[in-house]
Amino acid sequence: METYKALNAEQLKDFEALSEVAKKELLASSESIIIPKGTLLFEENEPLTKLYSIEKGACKFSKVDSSGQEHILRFLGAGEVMGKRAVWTQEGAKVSATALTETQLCCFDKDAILKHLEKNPKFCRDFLDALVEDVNINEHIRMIFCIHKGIKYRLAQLLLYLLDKFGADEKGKLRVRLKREDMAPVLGTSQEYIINLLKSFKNFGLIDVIKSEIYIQSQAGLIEMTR
Amino acid sequence: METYKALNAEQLKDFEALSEVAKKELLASSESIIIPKGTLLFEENEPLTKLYSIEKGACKFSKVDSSGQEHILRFLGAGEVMGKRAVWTQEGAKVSATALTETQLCCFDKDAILKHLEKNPKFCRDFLDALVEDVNINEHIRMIFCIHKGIKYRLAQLLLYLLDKFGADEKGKLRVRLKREDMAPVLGTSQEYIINLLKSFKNFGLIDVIKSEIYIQSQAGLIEMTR
DNA sequence: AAAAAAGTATGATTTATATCAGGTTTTGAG
DNA sequence: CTCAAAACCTGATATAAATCATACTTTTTT
Repeated sequence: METYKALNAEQLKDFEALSEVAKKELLASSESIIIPKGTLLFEENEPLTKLYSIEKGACKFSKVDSSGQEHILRFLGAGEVMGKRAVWTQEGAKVSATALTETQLCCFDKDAILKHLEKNPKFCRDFLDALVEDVNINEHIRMIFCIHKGIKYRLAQLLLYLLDKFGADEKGKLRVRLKREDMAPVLGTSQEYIINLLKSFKNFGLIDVIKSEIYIQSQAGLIEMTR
Repeated sequence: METYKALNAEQLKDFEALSEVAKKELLASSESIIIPKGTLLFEENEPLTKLYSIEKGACKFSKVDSSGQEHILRFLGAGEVMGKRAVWTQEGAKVSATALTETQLCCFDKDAILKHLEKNPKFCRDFLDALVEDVNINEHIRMIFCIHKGIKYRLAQLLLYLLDKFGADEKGKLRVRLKREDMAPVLGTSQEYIINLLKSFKNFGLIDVIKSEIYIQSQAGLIEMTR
């Protein structure tokens, strides 16, 4: 694991209102690391000693149910902070966090964060704001990957969500590449069915699939599918 | 709307760590109301001037998507507080709240709450705790009403959830009665299919249905269905 | 460069769920 | 108590999605 000092405070999107002084102080005690694609950053029930802010890359939050099925709860990108609940409650993490791509993280020491929370009401306010936002995001995700609509609809939502959140290159190729196996549990279906649907999306000219990379051809068409 | 003074501080389950003094002070400025079954307490985007704690009864949080479909996000019972986010952010509510049964609420003035949050770090801590819990609950609900398993499984989960959360009388009759029309959007299916499944549950001896009221006959059997 | 492994693709079959067009029971207002 | 409205139920048919067996492609390892 390569480590080096974080360079700026811009990454703390989740803590926007934090005073400059506090930001500098927190960052002074932080370190930046790069983890490769697929790394399990922390696991459900694991006690955390760090709070992680994503500087570059993409991660997912997931849980495994009693029957071993993986539930993907949300995706996270630059500026989003992982580990807030575990740091606040000092209990084990409630979710597992995994890197979807090579990811650069800024790591803050739990105790430094807790100290700041105690003596800095402004920081505490930011923390509350971030948690409110987490509730909002959870609800939003539930709406777009909802159980009311068919899987075609949810797949269109997923593609639009990935495009919006992580972007695409000039040819429309999604920046975050998910294995079909990783897309399936987001939508609550099987690999095979997703592949069948991707093919039909391709036939309709909505996307293109080249070497299993997905290229968005018609954002408008995908949006149309979500109505 | 009948109104009278709230009698005790026990109902503030969401704010357990609140000091006795603070509790008394808050309660002094509160009023208790009773709203009939079906009342829309507040609606998505509506600015709130109150924070509501459920003293008795049951409510639901829901959202309506662009196609008019209702998404039920969670159910709430005694001790749970509604309106936290709207009070904190001073923005419109993100969800609609509706009474499922006749419900007794303790209403706190938004400004009194905000004042307390500012000058009382302990209360602020409770508020944060309650929001952390909201994130946990959202995740839990997503797991049990998940898109991975069939509707039989989700219906069993719903019945167990209602039994656990709101209880049943000595004959096993669920205390909270949901219309089939209200159960459908929780599970992401149609009334008719729910009715068909309830019938098959009845045939298996898991439940009984008398005058459309549901009686839990075999909790163990229902649990078995969720595996 | 070849072999192995991991990931992707196909399409037929089976099962779960949605939908529809009715009919029956329950509830609540007058 | 009566009647209309609302809620509930039925079962057949149509559709969506799961599953399975198999084969191909790409990536990784040696």
